[in-house]
Amino acid sequence: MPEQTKNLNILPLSDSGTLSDRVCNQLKEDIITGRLEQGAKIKEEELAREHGISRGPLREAIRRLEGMHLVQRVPHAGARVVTLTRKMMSDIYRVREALEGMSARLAAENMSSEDIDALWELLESHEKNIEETDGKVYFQREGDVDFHFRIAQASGNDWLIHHLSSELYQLIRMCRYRSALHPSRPVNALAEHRHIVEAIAAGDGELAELLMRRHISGAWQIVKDLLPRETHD
Amino acid sequence: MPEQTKNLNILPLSDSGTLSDRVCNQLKEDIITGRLEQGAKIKEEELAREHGISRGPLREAIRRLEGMHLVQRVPHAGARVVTLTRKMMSDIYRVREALEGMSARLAAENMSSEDIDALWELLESHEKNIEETDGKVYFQREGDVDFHFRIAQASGNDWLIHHLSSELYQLIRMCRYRSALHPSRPVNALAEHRHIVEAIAAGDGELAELLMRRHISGAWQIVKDLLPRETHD
DNA sequence: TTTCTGCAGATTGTCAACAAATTTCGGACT
DNA sequence: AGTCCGAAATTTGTTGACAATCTGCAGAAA
Repeated sequence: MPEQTKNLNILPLSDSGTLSDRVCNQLKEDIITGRLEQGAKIKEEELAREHGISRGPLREAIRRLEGMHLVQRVPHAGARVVTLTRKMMSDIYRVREALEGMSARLAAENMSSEDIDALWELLESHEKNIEETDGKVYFQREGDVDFHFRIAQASGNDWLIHHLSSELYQLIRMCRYRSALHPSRPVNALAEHRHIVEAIAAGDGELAELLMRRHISGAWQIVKDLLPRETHD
Repeated sequence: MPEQTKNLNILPLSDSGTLSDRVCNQLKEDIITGRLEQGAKIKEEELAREHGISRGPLREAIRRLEGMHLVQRVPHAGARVVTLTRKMMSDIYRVREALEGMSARLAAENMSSEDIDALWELLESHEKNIEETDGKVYFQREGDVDFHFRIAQASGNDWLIHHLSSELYQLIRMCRYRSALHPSRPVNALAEHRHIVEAIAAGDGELAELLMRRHISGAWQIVKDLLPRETHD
């Protein structure tokens, strides 16, 4: 039954499952939110003691974080938190443009009217959120991820869903926590979101794809100038 | 001292590196080639003894294979080799179509004439291979992966390269080892590859993308009918 | 001073034993 | 006969100790 109006599916079930799973989710959030900074060396023994577990489960957690591209590992030399370069984020946004364009097109073809209504509600809550918090756009940031996440889910393509939500979005969230957001961006984004939902509601996959690609392309144009300059590379 | 452990980060390094890395690669090939069959339960102790290692490194290897979608894991219940469903392969081919279309377009924009010459040579060797082996198209199969791999590399987009070569291609190889290939397919595929390279050589990204998408879409039309029927889903 | 060497410390990789959970299987009960 | 319950057996999760490898630094040689 359509009780699928569960809010964030990104929530990390923090007290069940194995120690490895728990710590993996904990570390993921620590990395994304910046509690562990970019390029920081990951010392197994120290982290294990900090989280009250042994090195075994911690190493397994690190192997999974490596698969999510949140840490980079070198044999016998240890793991470091990934450093987001401009080139990396550029590559990611290009791929995201292609995948989310596809996602929007499929959503327009598959989405039920109930799901579309839920999308409208989400956008309204975003609008309220923007008006209330004004400058404090933290919730809006996560809300943006939530919007894109729902459209990905509506595509019905499990592979697409996985790559967007489990890999791309994590790095994009990480990027956002490190770059100041342009004050007017949330308002523009909200308007673009509305147009995308209109296209989806009209069942116009082609237009939905076009608008989504333009939306993401525009987002990158904003984000890239806010990224800290790099000395080289 | 001859520092020979310096620059071998490109090689498959089957006897160096950590035990975990070695066994991970070994298991990856075992799964793809079918030596470990779909849905087979992975018993840690048994596999560890078989490979002459302890359970610790083996578990880390399994965590990485899980990230590659080659095994599926359930907490406290163990891991199984992934079972390729028709839905899963359909989803994968759709995503592949989008990503490789993008890949071909970027390749047309970036590829140097030397790289293009190398591509022509590859296609010639494929043609010889088809003529010589006739029915035995195994090499051509891997050669096909090689062709697509080179174009992905030519895109210059590291994220695209990684997702295609480290994730999608592995599952496609696995799928091919389990479905008989239509005898006339390699010849058609070769012709399509030629047209794609022509478009790339002409610097026509738009055409290259179109041809690549059509090539992959057509491949799926062939593959889907050769996949074993499923009782449900 | 600069560079190389080798020892000491720290860190990662591996192992075998122990604890917790699941699955299996036999027997009692309806 | 069929179903439910529970103990035994199997398998996974976790731990701490041990071995291999890398890093940093001090000291000697050029």
